[in-house]
Amino acid sequence: MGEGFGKGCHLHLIDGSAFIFRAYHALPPLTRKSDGLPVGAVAGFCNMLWKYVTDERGHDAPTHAAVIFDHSSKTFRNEIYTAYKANRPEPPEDLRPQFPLTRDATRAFNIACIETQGYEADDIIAALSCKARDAGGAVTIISSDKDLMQLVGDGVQMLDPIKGKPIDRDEVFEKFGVYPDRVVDVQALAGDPTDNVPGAPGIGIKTAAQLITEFGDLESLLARADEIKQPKRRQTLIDHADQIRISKRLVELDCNTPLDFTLESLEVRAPDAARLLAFLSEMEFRTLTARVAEKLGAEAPAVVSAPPREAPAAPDLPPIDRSLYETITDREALDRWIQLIRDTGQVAIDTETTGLDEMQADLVGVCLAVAPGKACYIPVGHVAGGDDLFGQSAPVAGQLPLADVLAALKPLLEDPAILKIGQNLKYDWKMLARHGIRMAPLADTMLMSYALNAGTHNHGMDELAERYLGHKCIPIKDLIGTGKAQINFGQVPIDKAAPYAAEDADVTLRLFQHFAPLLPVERVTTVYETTERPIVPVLAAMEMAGIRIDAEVLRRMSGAFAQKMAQLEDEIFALAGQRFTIGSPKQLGEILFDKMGMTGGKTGKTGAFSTSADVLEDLAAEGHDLPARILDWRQISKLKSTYTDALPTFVNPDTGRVHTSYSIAGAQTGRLASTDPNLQNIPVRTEEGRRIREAFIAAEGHRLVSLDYSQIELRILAHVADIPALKQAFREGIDIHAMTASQMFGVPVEGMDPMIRRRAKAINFGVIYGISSFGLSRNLRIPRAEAQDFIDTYFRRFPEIRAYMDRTLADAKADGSVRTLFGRRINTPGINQSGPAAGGARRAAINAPIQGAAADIIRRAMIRMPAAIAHLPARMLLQVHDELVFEVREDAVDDLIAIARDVMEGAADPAVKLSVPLVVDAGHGANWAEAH
DNA sequence: ACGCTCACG
DNA sequence: GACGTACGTGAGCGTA
Repeated sequence: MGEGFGKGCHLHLIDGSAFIFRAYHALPPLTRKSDGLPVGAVAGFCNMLWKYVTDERGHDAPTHAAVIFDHSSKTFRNEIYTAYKANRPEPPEDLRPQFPLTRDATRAFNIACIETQGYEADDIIAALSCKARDAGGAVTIISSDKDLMQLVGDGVQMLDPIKGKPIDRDEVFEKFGVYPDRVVDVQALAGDPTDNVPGAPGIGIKTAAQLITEFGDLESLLARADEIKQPKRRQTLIDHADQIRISKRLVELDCNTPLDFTLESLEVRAPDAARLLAFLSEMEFRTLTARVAEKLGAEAPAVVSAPPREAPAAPDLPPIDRSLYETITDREALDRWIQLIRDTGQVAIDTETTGLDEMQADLVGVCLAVAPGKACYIPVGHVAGGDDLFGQSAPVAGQLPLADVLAALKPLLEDPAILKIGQNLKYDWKMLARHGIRMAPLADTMLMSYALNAGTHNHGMDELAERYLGHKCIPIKDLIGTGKAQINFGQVPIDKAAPYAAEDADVTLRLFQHFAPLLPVERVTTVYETTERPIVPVLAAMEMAGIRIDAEVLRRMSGAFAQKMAQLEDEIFALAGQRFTIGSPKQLGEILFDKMGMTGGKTGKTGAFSTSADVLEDLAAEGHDLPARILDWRQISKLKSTYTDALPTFVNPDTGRVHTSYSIAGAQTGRLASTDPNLQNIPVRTEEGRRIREAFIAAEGHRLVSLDYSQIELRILAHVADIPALKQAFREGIDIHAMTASQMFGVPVEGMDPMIRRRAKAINFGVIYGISSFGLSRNLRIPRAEAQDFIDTYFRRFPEIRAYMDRTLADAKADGSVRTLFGRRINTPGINQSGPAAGGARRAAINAPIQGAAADIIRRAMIRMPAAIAHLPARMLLQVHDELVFEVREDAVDDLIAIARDVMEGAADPAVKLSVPLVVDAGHGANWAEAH
């Protein structure tokens, strides 16, 4: 102990984590105005610190002070007892990005800020208290946490920060029935459900205190447990002696926690006005900034949004060396790796499987990486090279059994203190979920790249490795081949598979280290944390649930379609005067335009005739029969090949349901995309197509419920472009297209001509897409000049839209990106091009913030949905951009609709306060057609 | 592998 | 004055 601390000194220890949670729950969910970053907890935290700093304490003022935080990683207690704090819920999504900011705040107040990896704040507080007390000083712990009460006495006191009331020995006795030196014994017996400390079953604080008082201390009690009179209680203590001792080690605070600083370094310092004000204004806390400025006699800086900061320099990494990877074939090595991961607190993981369909593929191996270059491969499902004559293949010797490996990894993969890093983790999450492992918490490099680079490039691992690590991964084709000769990964020899597989984990870890520091610099942390990362388990659950289809109905429809097509083919060949391949646009074009001499233009690039639907429709309108028949044939052909033929092949034999897969980082705008099969483009617009939806059915005793946002993109436009007429119409629930027509053409909404309304509707949609007279004229089949007149009128009536478009384009040109209301960034690399390509880039830039905000809103709803409906016999099955489909037990339909509607209509809150209401329509039925 | 066409929001 | 165009997706088919 140095001489700077001793008698007469007074150390204040502030429980930072308790401050954060109290601030978070006490305040409404505030966000920073410039970018929507949640800062409510930071604001409360700062107010509490300011109050603390300015409190008049007279002679009792501290000479030394520190704020102590929990470090978000596993602690030594998890080694004693893996389930310690395991039932702690994840912190709320809008709180997570605020943790680092509270550290910044503490430093800005010029108060020492302390956290140590592997230790809880309580241990650091204990060690500091012991040291200060032993040096002869006084200690005040500013917290009301009962776990700290064991420290009270001998010059250490606690202070409840809310009530401002001291907690002394007598208060502790009142709470625990014993004095501080026996509090640990009582806690060990009583356990603590919030921290998952087991204790002795059936024994609470009262009984525990009584036993400890009677026997003196815990060890005496356990040694003489047979003397306890009550038989049940006696047996409990004898049976659970070990569990009680473990509980004691969990609740006992460690006075010997290593401290990498001295007490002297905690000396109270006056706040540095400039630094503190800079922080508060960066957070955009106007009131507090002004208050602090007044008190410190400084000038308050203007509160403006933070300037972009410099990206941190990338550290030099050892190059990728595949010969360093380890192949794990024995238990000792596996245990060594598990320990290594526990020591590190995070691991990159990748699973290797026999196929791309994670609902059916089998596990072949697991790869792990803990540091760049330090990766391993655990083979579990490799089989002998070629199949034998009977198509059988034998497992390769020397692999650990799959069940053993998964049993060993499960506690690690489910440990809330260990971060699992992956590339497209949804795949691995589902793979492991099929073996009963629910991996959490997750970090996904694909999604980090998406938050940073959407619009710039795709986010597959090979591409990311090449761009950001300068490394070319082994192509999978080198191992499994292509085409007919392709084998599955399980048939690849282990010595060839291991370097490939381990490399994936190594690359993933390196990508994580590359992307993680960039998220705050590029100001996409909030998007990543609130709309990307948490959606992974939600989508995984939806995909695994799947949806039931009636394959028999679809097969019957296919048969009917086949008959109809045969009939149409006869008519088409008769009209054409020859047989040809109807599905070939080339042959069809030649027949229509060369042979039969119909008028139609050639298209650009290939110089081929266009035979698209609108061309054929024009020809049909001129009275030609053949194009009309072709259109009929095409429609039926499409329905048959893409839907009624294909969907039954996607029924999973194990579940009897169809499981789509959502790509999270596929679309540029934040939308999801559905593949294998695509369930986001099931027909609905035509009567015949809609019948396909009748084959999507609810399970026995259930209903399908569909909820969809009404006009969400137009509502977002009304809000972001700040168009009073539009906003008012939405608030009053007026038919928005009729209102537009009324404003444009000066006719009343009542008794509106449907044709006029249709035109207004087309213009409303056109605006969202980046309108052009050409596009509108084609859509409405009116002359281009007339379309241009409509557009001019529209912009005159709603001048705010033009202003919004100009603003958006200026931003895109200046930043190379646009942002949604929620901070999602969509890069617009083509925006400064010249020539024809520029038009497309401009329209995409105008559309992206609108489509993207709608995507953000439904993502937010989906992320909140599982918890909101957990108590109902209901599951979320599908997302179709502005629609969510649920499967609900019949008796819970009304409850589900009420709750899901609330979640969806409130999904923008609290990040964005929309100036228009969100409205959700709902329906239900035995099948999707009825529900819609 | 690529373009055309068409299903959806 | 002429380019070319409505925004965002995925799947099946024919053709190279």
